[in-house]
Amino acid sequence: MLAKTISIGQLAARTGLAVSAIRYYETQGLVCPERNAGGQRRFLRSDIRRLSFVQIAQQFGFSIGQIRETFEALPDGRTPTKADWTKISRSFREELDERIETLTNLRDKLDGCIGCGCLSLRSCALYNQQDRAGKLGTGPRYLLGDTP
Amino acid sequence: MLAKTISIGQLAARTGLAVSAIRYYETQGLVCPERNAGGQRRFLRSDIRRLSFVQIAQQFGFSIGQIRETFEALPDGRTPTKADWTKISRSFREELDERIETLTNLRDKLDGCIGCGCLSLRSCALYNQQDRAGKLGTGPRYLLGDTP
DNA sequence: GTAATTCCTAAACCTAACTTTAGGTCAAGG
DNA sequence: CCTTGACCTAAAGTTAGGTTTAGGAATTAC
Repeated sequence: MLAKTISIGQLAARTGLAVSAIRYYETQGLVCPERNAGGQRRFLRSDIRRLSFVQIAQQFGFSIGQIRETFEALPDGRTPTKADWTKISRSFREELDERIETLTNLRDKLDGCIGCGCLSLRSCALYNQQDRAGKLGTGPRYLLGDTP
Repeated sequence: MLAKTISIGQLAARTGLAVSAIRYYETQGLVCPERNAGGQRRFLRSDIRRLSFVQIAQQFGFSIGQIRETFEALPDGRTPTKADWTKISRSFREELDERIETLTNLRDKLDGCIGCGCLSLRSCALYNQQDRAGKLGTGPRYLLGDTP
C-alpha cells in the first residue's frame, strides 16, 4: 500500500540526498513538509521530483536562491502537474542557453587570443576587457556580460 | 621611466583586483612577489598578465587549485613568453570544450524531458540518472558524466 | 514491551575565496 | 622633517551550501 506521504529518510533514499541536506533545503524554502503528531516531517511524493529538479539545476550551476525563485512559479497547495514542470523546465532552458552562449563566446575570444599572442596588452579581447574593468576600480567585473 | 617592478597597489589598479585578493593569491601560490628592503611586495610586470589570466580562468569556473596547476607549466625564474601563454591557453581551451560539451549534453537531455513530460518517474533521462544515483546511497552523484 | 532505528533541534564546524579589522611600518611629497 | 597615503601581518568575519555533533524523542521491528 502506497502511503500518502513519505519520511525524510525515504525522500533521501529516493533522491540520493543526505537527510541533513533535505533539512537544510527546508530552511532555504525549497520544500515545505508538513509534520505528523510526533513532530516528524512528512513529505509529498511530488517532493521527490521537486528535489530531483533541485539537483539537476545545481549541476547546471544555479544557486539555491535562483531555484527557489524558479519554484515560485509552481502552484501553492496542489501537487504540480506535468504542465507546471514543463513551464519551469522551459524557462530554465532559456537561462541555460544563455549560459552556454556566454561560455562559448568567451571560449571563442580565448581562441582569438591563442592566435594573436594571448593576453597581449594591446590586442587581446579578453585582456582588454579585464583592463577596462581594472580602470573601474574594484567594483563588479563585467567579463561575463554584466556590462556597466 | 618604466620601473622594473610594481607595487601591490599598482598591480591591483592594473588588474581590477582588490589588494587583499592579491595577497590572498600569494598565499595560494598564484604569484610569488619579491620583497624590497622595507618588506614590501615587488611584482613583475608579467604578473599583470598572470593575474588577468587568473580572473579569466575563474570566470570559466576554474578553482584556484586548478589554476595553480595550470601555472606549473610556466617557466620558473624567467618571464613567460608568448609561446608559454599560448601553450597554457590551449590546454585551458581543451578543458573548456569539455565543459561546454557537458553542459550542452545536459541541456539536450532537459529538452527531451520538456518533450516527454519532464521528470516523469519512468521516462526522463535526467530523472533516471538521479534515481540510479539515489539507489547508490549518498555517495557522489554522476549526473555530470563521472559515471560509476 | 523493549531494543534498534529513525527522527528531532540547535549549534558548531567545514571549504572556498575572499574581505575586514586592528595595530603598526614604509615611502613619497611639500 | 614630517605628514599622509600606501603597505605590512595576523586573525577574525563573510557567504554558500552543507555536514557533524550532542542530547533527546518518536517509530518500527521482533
